[in-house]
Amino acid sequence: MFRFTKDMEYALISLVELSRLPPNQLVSARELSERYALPFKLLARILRKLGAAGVIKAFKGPQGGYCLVEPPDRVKLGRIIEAVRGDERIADCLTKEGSCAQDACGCTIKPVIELFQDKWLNFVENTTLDEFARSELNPERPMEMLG
Amino acid sequence: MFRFTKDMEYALISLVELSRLPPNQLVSARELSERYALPFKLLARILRKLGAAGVIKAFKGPQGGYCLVEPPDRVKLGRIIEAVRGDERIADCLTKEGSCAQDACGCTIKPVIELFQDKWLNFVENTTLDEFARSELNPERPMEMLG
DNA sequence: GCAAATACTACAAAAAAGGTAGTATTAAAG
DNA sequence: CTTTAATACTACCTTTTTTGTAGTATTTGC
Repeated sequence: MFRFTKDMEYALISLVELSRLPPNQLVSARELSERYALPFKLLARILRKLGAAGVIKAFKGPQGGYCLVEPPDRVKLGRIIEAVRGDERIADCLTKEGSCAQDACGCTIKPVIELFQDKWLNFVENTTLDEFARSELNPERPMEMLG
Repeated sequence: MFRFTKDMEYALISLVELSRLPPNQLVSARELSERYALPFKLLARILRKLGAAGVIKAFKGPQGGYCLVEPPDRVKLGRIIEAVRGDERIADCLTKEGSCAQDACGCTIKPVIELFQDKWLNFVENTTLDEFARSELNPERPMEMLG
């Protein structure tokens, strides 16, 4: 029902790392994957999604990598979810805005679902990346061990 | 990430129906399944779980069926979720109370997950069945059409 | 030109969700 | 006491979602 998925976990780990980056510095997918023991290809795909959504900026080539586009307090949780998971709805019958798609909605418990939807939207729209960035992460390998 | 599952939908439909039942009346799984076009066997399994958890009471035999044990305002959403889905956690590393199981928790973003867990617990512990019971349901077949 | 990075696509394995079938048990009603 | 309508329980199957892997293309700094 409410499960913290791996792709969101990997996205948040990455974004928290990027949040702490000094200005004009980058982190590569390889670094992130090694520091936190995350599957490289999968991580790369997630970062690509965040890039396509304009949450992070990507630079190719040697010395390339990723950085945030906006400061962490401007990045809403909802945008991260939408980037990583698509415009996820808590139920199929809902539009993106949170109301039932048809007039005579097929879903039996429309009002119940809308109550959930309200609470959920309120949460994701009022939580920003900086709230997560305050947390201490728990890297698999400390900085010093990497290249 | 946050998906309204069928089993929770079916459970809530059933519980809202039971909430509206006059005292000393019962509703059977068959009636619910026909009125809302829900798969009978699946619904029956869900009702059994709610029964085992003490949320509803079951009566066997002809004229049997189900009724609530407590008034709707005493039934927390969290209890329904636990009954239907098991003691669901938003992440595997969490205990039921919401803290990481090990001292040196394996999960990389423990504090991030704990922030989610707090918000989620606050929601499910402060939402009760009567909030849902106020909603109009949308039966597939009106009362009159049933035997 | 080489090496290091991201971009993209296709596929596969594992886990979760959703659903079906069949049998056992209970109890009201005739 | 038999029938019948209800719940209790178990096993299995199908579909969808999630998670992960492989391989190739493209870009870019040196």
